[in-house]
Amino acid sequence: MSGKVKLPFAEVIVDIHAREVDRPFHYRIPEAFAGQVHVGTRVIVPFGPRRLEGYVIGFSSEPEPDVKNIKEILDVLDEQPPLTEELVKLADWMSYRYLSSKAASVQALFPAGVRARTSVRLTLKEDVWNKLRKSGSVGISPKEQQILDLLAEGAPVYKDKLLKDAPGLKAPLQRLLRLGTVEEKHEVSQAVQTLYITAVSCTLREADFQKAMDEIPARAFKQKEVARWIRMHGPSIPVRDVLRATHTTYSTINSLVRKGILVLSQVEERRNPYANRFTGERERPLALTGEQEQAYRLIASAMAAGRPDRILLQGVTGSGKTEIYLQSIAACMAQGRKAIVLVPEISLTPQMVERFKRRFGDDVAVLHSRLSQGERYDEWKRIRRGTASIVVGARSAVFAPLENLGLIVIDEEHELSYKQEEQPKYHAREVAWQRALHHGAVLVLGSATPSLETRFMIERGEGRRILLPTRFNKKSLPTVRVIDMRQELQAGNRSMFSRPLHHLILDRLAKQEQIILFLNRRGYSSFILCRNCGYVARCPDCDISLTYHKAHGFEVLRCHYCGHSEPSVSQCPSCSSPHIRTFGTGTQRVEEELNKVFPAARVIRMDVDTTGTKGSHERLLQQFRDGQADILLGTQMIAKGLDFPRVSLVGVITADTSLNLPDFRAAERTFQLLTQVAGRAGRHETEGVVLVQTYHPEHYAIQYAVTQDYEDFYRQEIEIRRTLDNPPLCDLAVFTAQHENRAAAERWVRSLEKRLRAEFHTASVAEVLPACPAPIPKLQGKHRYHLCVKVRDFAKAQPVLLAGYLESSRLAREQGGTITIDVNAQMIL
DNA sequence: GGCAGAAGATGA
DNA sequence: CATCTTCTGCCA
Ligand SMILES: [Zn+2]
Ligand SMILES: [Zn+2]
Repeated sequence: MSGKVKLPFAEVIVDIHAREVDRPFHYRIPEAFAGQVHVGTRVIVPFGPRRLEGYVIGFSSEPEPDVKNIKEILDVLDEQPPLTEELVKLADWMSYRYLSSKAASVQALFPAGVRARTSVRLTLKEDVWNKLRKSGSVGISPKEQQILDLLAEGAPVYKDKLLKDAPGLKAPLQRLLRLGTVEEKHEVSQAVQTLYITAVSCTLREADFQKAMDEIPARAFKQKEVARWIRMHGPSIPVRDVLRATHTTYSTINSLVRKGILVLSQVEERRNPYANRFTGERERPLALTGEQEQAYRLIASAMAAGRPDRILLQGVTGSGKTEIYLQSIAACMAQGRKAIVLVPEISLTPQMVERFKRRFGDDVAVLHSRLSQGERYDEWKRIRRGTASIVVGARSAVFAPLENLGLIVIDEEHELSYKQEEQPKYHAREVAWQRALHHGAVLVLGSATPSLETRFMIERGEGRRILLPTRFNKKSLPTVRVIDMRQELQAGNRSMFSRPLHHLILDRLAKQEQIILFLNRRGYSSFILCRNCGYVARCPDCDISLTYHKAHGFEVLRCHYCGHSEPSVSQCPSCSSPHIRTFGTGTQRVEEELNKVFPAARVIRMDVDTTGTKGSHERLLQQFRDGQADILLGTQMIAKGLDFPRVSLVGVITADTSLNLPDFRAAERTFQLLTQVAGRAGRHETEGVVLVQTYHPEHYAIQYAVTQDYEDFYRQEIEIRRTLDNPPLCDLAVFTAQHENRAAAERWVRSLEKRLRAEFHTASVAEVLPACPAPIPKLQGKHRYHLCVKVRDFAKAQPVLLAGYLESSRLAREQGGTITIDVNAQMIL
């Protein structure tokens, strides 16, 4: 459906995230808006008794046959359609791939705050009311009188709010509306608005201007000066700038306006988060090393070819990836095309932004959550209008409304944060590739520890890989020591700090060097571990660690992929030791222990509790950097970001939490974490030591992380994924049912399981795993059940999954519960 | 998702 | 019967 040929009916998706209305509705395009309605235009449409925001996704010559009484589009919201046809198509693809509603998919394309809210304001029709009152022909009930009195006060009254506060007023209000004494006014508002400021301009012809100047008395020399300055500096200048530049006051401007020399107008103001920064000369490209040059050439030639392509840039932090990105962007711009750079939210620091701004100045638009909504909106508009041709941002920047895209870079592509946790549950990597396919663009994926998905894509020959040298020289690799915690116990040490770690902490404290201690985010579920031999109960079918549950006095171990369960044990099945029990420590406990064992040490703790407020994350890191503490204790979040030159010891309190996450990605996560930690320690002159404490030192994820051998790790891990048929060899779709009533939630997933099983009789399309309780079996009073489906042929399975999903979510909604679906969930909770 | 209108539920 | 509550269908 072309946006050019305008047919009389528009197909509109209304902004309601419900399956029942998740289809286009047809509206007539009134004459007044002819030429203003395109694919991607936001409109206001009547929908039943209310008005809603909607998105135009297409046109048709005729309305749907069985629809009488077709309504008209009431308003067009933006001057330029906010979305391109490509983005509308992309939303459609997301709905297909992630089984999200069309409304949710389209809404995800907009920056936060760009969403029209409609409301109904009630006003008093005084003339009708007065007439009615005088005639005395109709009685007014006390409740009706109450409404009239409220409206007479004059403060704005909104229908939904009034009825929410006092539902009893519904019938009286309806009567008043019928009588005509109260009127409804539909209003449209939006959280973020375009900012306008007052500007002046002088549009007089030269002769008239000279004449006007001559008429100004000599003592009003300031007026003359200001008028001349404005005339010289441009057609329309914000008053604020005039006042600052000419050191004058508003009254001077006013006089000139009164004389007809200047005209005031409202102009759009850009809320620029980086105003007055990076304004100097643009930085020149740095010299490339041989490897960088090779990488750059490959990317540039791929872009020149103009076909969609994928390139994995594999190299550790500090191997010069950013410079390759920068020069690739320059090559992209030289082609007249545009670029997107995605960076994990946590790495999107001012320093990172600066690198791009210094090189490309205002051609760079930045999109991330720390900007105000207004700033983000204005950056987004610059992108849409084509004033900015490079976008740097976090996950959602993948939707930047650029046309003629030539390059998309995803830095740290293995990061979890590229998967959106809310609907639509998209993965930025997949979306980026979808856009690259459309534009014939190049997708560059950068990482030291590529995701199995990306590395496997390379193995299948669907992209190319460039290996950057590990580091400048092997020597600066930090010493990584793995501490066997089983031996600690055997030697009588029951503390959470092994003897070597204890010893090194004391040593660094004495030398006044800094220490970082990592603790994995505490598992949301617990597992049992033998302190003597390291045994962890695993599912015989899925090989993931079994989750410990205690209910009604029974202790069971359960696999939440397939539902396998077995009784818990109090004696190790492997070594018969009684030291087998649940495992898991929080940062708070480690902090207490640190205070007890090293009372002199100053500790900064960083976890969700201490970094809840805005900016606290950066503040704590800065404090540590300034030397206000000896030990930084935190979760994975401190693995990235700032550099700490004075850190000479990094300790991983326990690698086992990560290793035994009840998730088939546990080994991958552990390998990534440990590699990152090792990278953290070895960057500076101070020789870094990394200590990794674990009950499972022989595990391949730990061993290969110590030797920094990604390739060996990949080969072993992909074999396991292949054997167990896990992603990336299939797509894993996870349904989650939630309800206060446990039986109801279980019933839905069971019937969905049955239905899907019947449809997927051949395992070549999909394999349905048994429905079972989720790893978090109860959350906020709701019981949770899971159903996992291993999808081998997505195209064939999609319609079946969708139909099953729609049916069961309808059922769930009827009974006051919910069912969600997550395709390739990154964390299965 | 949310609104109107219908169909029950409660109390005098 | 008035009023409050829950249910059901539908939106172009
Ligand atoms: Zn044991
Ligand atoms: Zn299992």
